[in-house]
Amino acid sequence: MTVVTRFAPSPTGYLHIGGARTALFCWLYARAKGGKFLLRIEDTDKERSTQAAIDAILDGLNWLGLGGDEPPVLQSTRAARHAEVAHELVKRGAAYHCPVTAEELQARRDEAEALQKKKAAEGSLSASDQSRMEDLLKPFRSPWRDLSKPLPPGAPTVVRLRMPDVGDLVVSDHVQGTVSRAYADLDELVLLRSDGSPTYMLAVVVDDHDMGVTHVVRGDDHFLNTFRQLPIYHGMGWPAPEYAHVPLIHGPDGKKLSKRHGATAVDEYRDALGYLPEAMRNYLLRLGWSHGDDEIISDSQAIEWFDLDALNKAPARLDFAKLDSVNKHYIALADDDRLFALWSARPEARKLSDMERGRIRTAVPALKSRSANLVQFSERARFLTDLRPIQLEGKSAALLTDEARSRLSALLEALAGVNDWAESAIKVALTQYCDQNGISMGKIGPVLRAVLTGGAPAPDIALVLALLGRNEAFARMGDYARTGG
RNA sequence: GGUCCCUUCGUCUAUCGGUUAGGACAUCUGGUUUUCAACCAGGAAAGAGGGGUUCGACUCCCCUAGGGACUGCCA
Repeated sequence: MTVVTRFAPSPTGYLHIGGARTALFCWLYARAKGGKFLLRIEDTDKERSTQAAIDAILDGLNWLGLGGDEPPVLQSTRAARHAEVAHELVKRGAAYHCPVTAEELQARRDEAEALQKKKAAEGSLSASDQSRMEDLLKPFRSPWRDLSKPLPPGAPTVVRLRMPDVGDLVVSDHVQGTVSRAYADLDELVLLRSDGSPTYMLAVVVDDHDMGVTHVVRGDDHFLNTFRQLPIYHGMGWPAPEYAHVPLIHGPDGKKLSKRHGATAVDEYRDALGYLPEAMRNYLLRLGWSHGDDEIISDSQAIEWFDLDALNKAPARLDFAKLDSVNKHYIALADDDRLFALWSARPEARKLSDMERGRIRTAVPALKSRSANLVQFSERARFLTDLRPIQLEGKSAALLTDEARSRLSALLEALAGVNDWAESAIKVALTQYCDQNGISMGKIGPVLRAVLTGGAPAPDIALVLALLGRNEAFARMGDYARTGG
């Protein structure tokens, strides 16, 4: 049997980082088993679904390299099929027409809640109220479920799933393990609304079945839904898929990840934070999954090693420091041209002139091993684009004594003799100067660095001179050298 | 309220009854040094609490505490 997994977001917003991880697991499992990874947009809620959200989600998935193997299925286009199945379920006796309205059900819940509040306020309830409340709190069973009662003529009805009263439903989940629940604890849910439209519970099952999904990998907020959906498979005589409910991602404080934690949408990880997709995959993979002591895991290793059963049950917290360190590894590994292209697309890069960008392009090999993300890359590149005269702050300013200014003049002369303006030749010239004057690099390094970079982070001083170019380097030194010396 | 799930260093995790409880990130100390970083050496750091089962529990069972999910004609 070919493994088929699917990622099925509802297009009501952006692609959440937790969803991205779920998608990664689906994708990896399909790849690991030589199966297919499919996408389905659950847009049955017309009020909340937008094309912009669909685009954003697909864009996020593509950035992460998690595109589907087939074009995405739009759930909204399949309503007729969903209804067909609902009616088949009625025919087979697994569901029934029910005239109970949403308002009546809501009234039931309201009454139960009111009694609960009363109990909380007064400490206890009268015997009749207590039993009334317990009754109301029980899973809903419609009076029309056994078909003995005639339907009121002309009243709108929904198609409702018939839930068994006795027995347990057992689910063997790849992540959650074997969990059982009594049928008696399950509501009889609506399958087809009174307007004939399908509900989520029905639609997922029908679509998963029709798409040939063999493994449902989803957030564990859906775990209990499995018990509601399985009876639909049973009712239709369909084989149920295998399940893996993966825990949600939490914020650094251990609470469910929300906007106040900062980045929740994957495009923020790309745009605002400057992470690489391969680093995201590696980091997300390690959040809740492990393979011994391995930390840096390539895509091919991940595909070879990944297994649903090795996923942890407990939710993991996001740790940006760790993400940074993983990302740093992949930045150092990245191809120079690609890295430069990624960086060039950033707003801070677009503001620069061609000449400045050119300087940075040359510096990519030196810069990339020093940056945890593209934001930091920009920061590390700043010394190449700061405008003259370089602002000396704090310690840098204190270094600029009269003696230092004379040194700069002398160095200017010494470096003037360097014909081939490259790191190695510059290094030789600097060393020679130190030798001839009987001083160590410690005498000139800090001063040079100060006037060249203003104290901004920068690589080796000879490399800095080289990257700046002869003219810019001399100009920056000249700004602070003793005049007339 | 009910049902279900979770709990090892600050964080991600290893351990699948017998280990000095290991690794990574972060952190601290020292070294190197022309800044930052990198690098090298070293350190501190964990089984939520309480009961069992067992010759022996992080590991199995129960209880408590804390956290979470579900309880819609939303998905």
